[in-house]
Amino acid sequence: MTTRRPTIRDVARRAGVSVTTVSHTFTGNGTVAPTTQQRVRAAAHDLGYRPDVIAQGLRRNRLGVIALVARQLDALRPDLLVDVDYFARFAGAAAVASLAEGLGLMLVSDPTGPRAAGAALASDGFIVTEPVTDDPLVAMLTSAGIPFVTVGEVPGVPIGPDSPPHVDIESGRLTTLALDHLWDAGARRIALVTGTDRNEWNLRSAAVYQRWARYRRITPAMVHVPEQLDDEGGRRAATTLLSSGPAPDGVYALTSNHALGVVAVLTEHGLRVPDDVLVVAGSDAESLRAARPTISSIDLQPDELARRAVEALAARLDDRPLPDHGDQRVGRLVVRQSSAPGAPQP
Amino acid sequence: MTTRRPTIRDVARRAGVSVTTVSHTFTGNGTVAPTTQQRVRAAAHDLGYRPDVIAQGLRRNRLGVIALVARQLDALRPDLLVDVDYFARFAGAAAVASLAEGLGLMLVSDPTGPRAAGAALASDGFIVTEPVTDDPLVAMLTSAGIPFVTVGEVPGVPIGPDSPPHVDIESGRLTTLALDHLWDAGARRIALVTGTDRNEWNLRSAAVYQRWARYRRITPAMVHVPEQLDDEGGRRAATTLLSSGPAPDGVYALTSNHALGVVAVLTEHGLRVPDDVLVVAGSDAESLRAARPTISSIDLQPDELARRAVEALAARLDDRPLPDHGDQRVGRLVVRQSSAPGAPQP
DNA sequence: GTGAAAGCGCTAACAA
DNA sequence: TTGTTAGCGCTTTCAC
Repeated sequence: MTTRRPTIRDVARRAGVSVTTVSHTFTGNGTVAPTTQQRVRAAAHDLGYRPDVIAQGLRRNRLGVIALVARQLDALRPDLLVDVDYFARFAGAAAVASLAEGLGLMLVSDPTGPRAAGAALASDGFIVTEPVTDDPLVAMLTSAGIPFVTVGEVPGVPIGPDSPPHVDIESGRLTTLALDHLWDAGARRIALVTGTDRNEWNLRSAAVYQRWARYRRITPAMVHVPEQLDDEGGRRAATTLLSSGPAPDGVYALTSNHALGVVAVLTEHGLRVPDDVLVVAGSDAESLRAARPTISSIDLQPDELARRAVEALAARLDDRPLPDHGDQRVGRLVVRQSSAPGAPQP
Repeated sequence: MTTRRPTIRDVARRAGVSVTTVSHTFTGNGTVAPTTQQRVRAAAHDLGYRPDVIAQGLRRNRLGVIALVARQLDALRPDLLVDVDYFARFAGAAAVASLAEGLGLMLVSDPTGPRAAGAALASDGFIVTEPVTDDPLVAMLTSAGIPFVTVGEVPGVPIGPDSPPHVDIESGRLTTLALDHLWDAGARRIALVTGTDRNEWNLRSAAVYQRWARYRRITPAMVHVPEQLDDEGGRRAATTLLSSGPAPDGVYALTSNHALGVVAVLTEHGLRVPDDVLVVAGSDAESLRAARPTISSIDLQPDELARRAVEALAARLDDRPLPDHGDQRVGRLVVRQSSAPGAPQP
């Protein structure tokens, strides 16, 4: 009993009006007498009519869907999803923000990849998280003239009037914030653990760290481990640090799971956190709150980043000016036990 | 310089063929001579032609997009996203699985809600996580004849040949698994902490618990707290339990954050976990691994659930028979320190 | 093996 | 205020 779903024409016929009138009453365009509207709505209701979003999309050349390109999905190993908290908070907030803009949110992996779903291209615009150096997706979107917004700058592209619009993740300020915090808490041999993806977060943090180390006159110690290794990556990084020089008394690890691994290895080597070594993670997660000691972090506030990204993209789609966040800073330091040596331990 | 994007007609003209031929070479329908195909593809490449997914969607009456209705999004407070790990793993895996089926995955909140984005209805089908008693969305989808799959049964709907197709979350087996585990580890005053959403997980667990308690001849102690309260909910639950009878020596808390709150309060009251009280969480999360003691859990394996849901929905969309998972069980017990009294503590 | 033509359901000139 | 009509870009009979 699969009866064809009613079209605008069925409604028009039943209401005794033209399709234009039906269209107008639903889109709000043109002018339709209130009484006519009533009749149309009644007819639509009787028939169970819902405008066909796809047909509208074809006609308006706009579907009302934006795509979120999450690089984490490209691993195609969901059980290895890196930084679940960041991903979940970002995706969740993006979905909610899209909703508020009347847009749907599609979750896609890199559409330039081999397994791209054709439907990905149906989106009106793209949000690209963590663009990397020479990002092929950014190149594709640019050349195809498809609107997009990146979260974080595209590394290697000088900021200019026509560099891709992006949401500022403030990696420079936040790196300094974390390092200064470690310094102020007394650390003097501060090491940095980054991931290996060539995105702004990793690259800028490393650069700022180098500069900061020179300024503070400390010897930089830096280790890069793949994000996907999770705790194990942190363990390796810590092992490397311990075996290749004087033990650090402060570690800034950009990924939350790396930080967990670092703390584990430090502890196993008899170093107490925070008494002997201070640790800060560069990304917040529930697991950092649950760990003992609890681990300090930079909370990137993915919710806010996502909101801004969606708003910026929606504005672009409507040719509205981009919202200006002025000096509304995003990202903050969350001090927990791992970097507060004086504080009472439970 | 916004030059109109090339259409199938442009390609046809440039290749000196009809639009039919172009369509055929791209869809694989009909038969096109290899040499002609070459010419068509060359022309398409030169022009930078990509088939318009929306136009295809209109024509085929199928967009290639499915929607994931995550109830967690309905709170519209992404910072309060409950069970981030479950959400992230499910959404991530669903996106990946969709990709493998050539489908896009749209993240939407309940489209029957007031703020529904019209685009949500563009989807070919729906995955509804955690349907609740008298679910309005299920009702809407059913009456509209839109294909959907639920994750977990719709409570209150007797299983029958035409009850909505669902992915089995095995709440009955898993509840028994957790309770038996606590029992085997020596607990005799085992309490249950559930959420308040009226979904299968909460309802079935409670029912099975009651039955199990009768069978084991123990006095049931059950507390229900809203999922959204997170740790605080767990704290309240534990406080209630401690103040309303003999202290439990085993707690099964369905939500990971509730479990964390429970452990915190128990500890504050001088009860040692696992020595005095065993604790198991009904949902796995990174934070449970990071906590001290580490907390045992039922890992629902959202990745697998998501994969099955997507496959089932895709099969339905193609009128293929539903995949049968036989006795391939999903969901498992992860034993950690909180329920292993003998094990060495770090 | 290839092409002409009729729509899919809707919107937006334009006409009345 | 309402109606007629020409498409949006594509797929798909059905001829040739």
